[in-house]
Amino acid sequence: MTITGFVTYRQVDDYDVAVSNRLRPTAAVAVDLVVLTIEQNRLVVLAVRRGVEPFRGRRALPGGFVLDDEDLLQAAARELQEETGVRSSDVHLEQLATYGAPDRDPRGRVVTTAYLALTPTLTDPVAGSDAAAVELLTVSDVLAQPDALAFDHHRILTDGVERARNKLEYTPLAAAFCAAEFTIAELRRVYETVWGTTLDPRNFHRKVTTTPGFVEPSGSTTTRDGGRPARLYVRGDARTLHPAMLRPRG
Amino acid sequence: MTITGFVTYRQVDDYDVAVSNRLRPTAAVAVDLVVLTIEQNRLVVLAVRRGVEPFRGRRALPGGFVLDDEDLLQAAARELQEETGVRSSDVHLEQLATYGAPDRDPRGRVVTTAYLALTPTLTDPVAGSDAAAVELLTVSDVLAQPDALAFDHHRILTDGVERARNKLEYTPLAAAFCAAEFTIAELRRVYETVWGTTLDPRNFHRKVTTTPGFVEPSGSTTTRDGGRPARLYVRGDARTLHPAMLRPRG
DNA sequence: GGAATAGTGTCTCTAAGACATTATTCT
DNA sequence: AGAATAATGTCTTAGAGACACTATTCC
Repeated sequence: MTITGFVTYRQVDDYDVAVSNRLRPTAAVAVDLVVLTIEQNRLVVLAVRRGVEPFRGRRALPGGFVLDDEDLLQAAARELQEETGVRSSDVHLEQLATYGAPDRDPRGRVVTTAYLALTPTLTDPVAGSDAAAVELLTVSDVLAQPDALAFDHHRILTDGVERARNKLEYTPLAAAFCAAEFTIAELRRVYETVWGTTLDPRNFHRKVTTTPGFVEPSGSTTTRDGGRPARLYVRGDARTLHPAMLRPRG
Repeated sequence: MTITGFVTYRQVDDYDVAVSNRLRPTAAVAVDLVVLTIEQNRLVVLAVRRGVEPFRGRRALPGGFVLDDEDLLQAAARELQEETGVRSSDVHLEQLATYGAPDRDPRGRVVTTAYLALTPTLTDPVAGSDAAAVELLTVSDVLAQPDALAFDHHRILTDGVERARNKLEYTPLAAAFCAAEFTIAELRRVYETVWGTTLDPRNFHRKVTTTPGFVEPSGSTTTRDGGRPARLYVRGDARTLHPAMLRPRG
């Protein structure tokens, strides 16, 4: 067999292709979800209890196998809806990374693409499916226990949280954790919760309201947080922030 | 069949697992490489000519199937070495994204994880393997022709270039395009080439030399660019820039 | 009035933008 | 000397940090 002109796909040899014109599947393809939300000023992640081996009884990120006619994002959106009842139109959903170590699943080769979902506080977590098995765990607790989650899900969660923290700096994505209408102080508490810092209210207010497209006033106000009525805002149309929201260092 | 307690992996049913304790493979797993470098003040991408169907004769990103005992990054590093002769220790190599549309390869389901590689100007592109099939293409030319590349490689390249452009803002990664020792002006031309802008030499010099860990003086100088000898620098140990290098907008 | 929360004024300080100037090599 | 390139000086300006202050509700 010559390899000349056979650069792109080395492992499959000419014979395979010539005879069947199909490729031999070698892995199962899955999606896993890092669903982050904020609950009582804590960053929490959605987890399920595994009912089968391997890792039976252990917590894991929700996920599942990709169907034959599905794209990866579709599969992630479907799993998200099945696990949480949240429609993907109401959340921010983006691809995070793909994990494919040969031994990451003892049942055989599974390549999983993780998606990061950021959602407002879930009113009724998990209307659908297996409600009893779904939990919201405080992220800092889970990260402190490397074996709390099945498979390589601790690493996936670590990567997801880091992505979320970074994205708050240069995108208006913090608003994805808020309801459709929110106050500046609520938005600030998102930053403070995800970053684990405190931010100066005056400077934050100035930054948010003067950055074009970050938020738009909705016209109404609320007193749900007590005190003086706060103006309500909705998400703006900007996709990135220039300059970025600076995260306190040191 | 009950789905209670069977949350994580829905598609495989209990029977499959019980009988074989293995998962049924459903896809072939590949890696593709977006290898970017700079050649004569142009951002160029490494491409190969396909020698087999589908897309025989079309250009494509280099890549190949993941071996049974390989992790994804390993496979990417191996393919990189095979296609370019570059050892992965000499380049920046990071996971870009994964593409898994059901029909992206007519031979069957192929899920491919793309990696982004940034390398200094290749002295002898492709010492190994199939040198005749390897080309360096100007990125702007390729991006202007949506059908120049096979499969969904135009999208992958688009995503890779965008990632590279963004990373120059908040990381010291521009130095990955330079040789081990480089001048400030050479580094500036990397930014100008990748971003397609011009930068003020004074302000750039100040930014680079005052940001801790961005670059370190090597002690020597060069006149390879003519004129007054320029000080040479090596990469520093910073992994992010604070504040970011601002990309001119508008 | 007092507590609680929202929102503003404003001075300081850091760093980026603009652009002029000096320095060191080569032919 | 003149061209080419590297490096620096410095004034202006945008925006972040610090923190005091006022505003509007509830009880």
